[in-house]
Order: sequence, then structure tokens, then C-alpha cells
Amino acid sequence: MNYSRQRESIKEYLVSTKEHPTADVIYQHVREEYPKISLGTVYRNLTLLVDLGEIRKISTGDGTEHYDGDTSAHSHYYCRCCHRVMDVEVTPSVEQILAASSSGVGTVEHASLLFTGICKDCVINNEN
Amino acid sequence: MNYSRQRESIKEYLVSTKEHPTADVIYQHVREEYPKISLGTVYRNLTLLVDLGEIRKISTGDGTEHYDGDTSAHSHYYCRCCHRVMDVEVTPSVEQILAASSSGVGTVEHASLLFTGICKDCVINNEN
DNA sequence: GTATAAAACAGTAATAATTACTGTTTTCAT
DNA sequence: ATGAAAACAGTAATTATTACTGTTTTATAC
Repeated sequence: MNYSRQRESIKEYLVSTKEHPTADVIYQHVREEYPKISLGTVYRNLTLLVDLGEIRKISTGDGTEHYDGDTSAHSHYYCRCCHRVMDVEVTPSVEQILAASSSGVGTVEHASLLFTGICKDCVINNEN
Repeated sequence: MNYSRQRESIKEYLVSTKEHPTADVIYQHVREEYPKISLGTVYRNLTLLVDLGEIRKISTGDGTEHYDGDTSAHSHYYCRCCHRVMDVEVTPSVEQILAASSSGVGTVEHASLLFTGICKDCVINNEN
């Protein structure tokens, strides 16, 4: 695999931000540095980085995927109102992972915990 | 909200199966009983049933949503090889939910735990 | 039972996210 | 410097899902 500035920039952005942007948001951001970057390049590199384990993909069911440059053990909170994703400092427990493993379904390579609700900001702004 | 045979049939199928079918699989199935049902009707009713809390939606990040007629507390396993979803008898713990709630992100209405790996069948069949 | 309004439907068109294709540019090892 | 592999930009295509429209069902009131 060869080096690419575009991939570098995508990863750098993901690592630097606390947000959990979607492909399109990442595209808009990286475009500031590389105006000619194409959306296909963003998608290709996101998939690559996820496969390499350098970033994480977060599926909330809101129709678009979110990405996270922080691969340390933590979980996510999804606001069904503003559709933002936030970090939560909780992890799936060893017991839960063991229970899944020993249930015999198959190999457990990853476990993720997703909380859903209405975030503080949306509650304050009465947005639903 | 009025009664509808189509919605009834969709729910009945979801409750009866151990699989976690996608909208299209549900469509193909319900079509056997109601050949004139349209895919739009399937989607509309799935959304409705999810909103009513009568079924659950499972997002795996494989590009299509899965649905589950079993709303009892349990978690899911996703095979990244055959893309099937299976049940795992584990639940997010009270401590985890409390931790999320007290983290101050917002209201926690739901918590879900998703395991990912390669399922038994795919390992046996050497499919990856 | 008929009338009626709301809800749901089938069928189709449209949208949005993502992937695939193609010819050009970049990377990197020789 | 050169050449092959990898990556790219730009665009076209695909797929899942949603929106629209005119018709049918449902449920309620007469």
C-alpha cells in the first residue's frame, strides 16, 4: 500500500476532531486543503482505514455512516433528534464479550455499545 | 391508526422468524400472501412498527437495515462474511446504562450491544 | 347498510448514500 | 530517470430508501 496525502488528511482530520463526521462532512472538510479531492477517494480511503483498524465506523441507522478517528475503547451516544454522535466513556464488559464468544455463534472480533436518546442541547432547545 | 392486513402480516412474519430479515427479504416473504403489496408499504409499516416499539431495527453498517420481531432484552451478532444477524442472550448492564445517563450527554432511551465476527457456518465453510 | 372522512395502499418516480469504472497522476523501488 | 503498482479525479451506475398520486380500505356515524 502506498502513501497518499489525501488519506493522510482524512485520517488527520478524524483524529483531531471530537465529532463523528459522515463521509460527506469529511469530504467538505478535506476539500479545504485538497480542493480537487473527489468523494470517491474519501469513501475508498475511509473503507481502507476501517479495514486497517486505524479508524472506526459507527452505524446508527440514520441512513448514513459516521466515522471516528479514536480507536480506543469507548462507546457512542446517538441523538435521534440532531443525529449527532458523541462519546461515552463506557465499554462492553469482558463478561459480555465472553458470553457472546461462548454462545457459539462464531468468532467475536469486535463489540460495540450504542446508546440512543435525545441529547442535552436538543432537550434545551425543545427540539422535540 | 387503522388496522391493515399488510402490516399484520409483516409483523407476524417478523415475530415468527428467528432470522433478522432486511426490508427486501420481508417484502419477498409477505408477497407470497399479498402478491400486490408494494415495497413502499413494507418500508412504511416497518418504520411505523419500529416507532410503536413493536419491532426493532438493527443497524450493522452493511448497507441495509435488519429487523427483529423480538423486542425482549437481548443483543445481536453480525457475521461480516454472510451478513446474517443472530441473537445473543446478553444485555447491556444497568451500570452501563447508568454510566451513559449520568455522563450528561442526554436522555438514554435505548442501549444496544452488537458483536461482530465470522459466524460458525462461515468458518466451517472456509468462507473467508 | 350507506355515507363519509381518515388512513392505508399500489405503483411509480425521486432522492441520497455509496460503489464502480476509466483514463490520468502519484508513489516508490529499481 | 524509469516503470509498474497504487491512488486519484471525475463521472456514471447501483442500491436502499423515501416521496408522490390517485385508488382502495377501514372505521365511524347516520
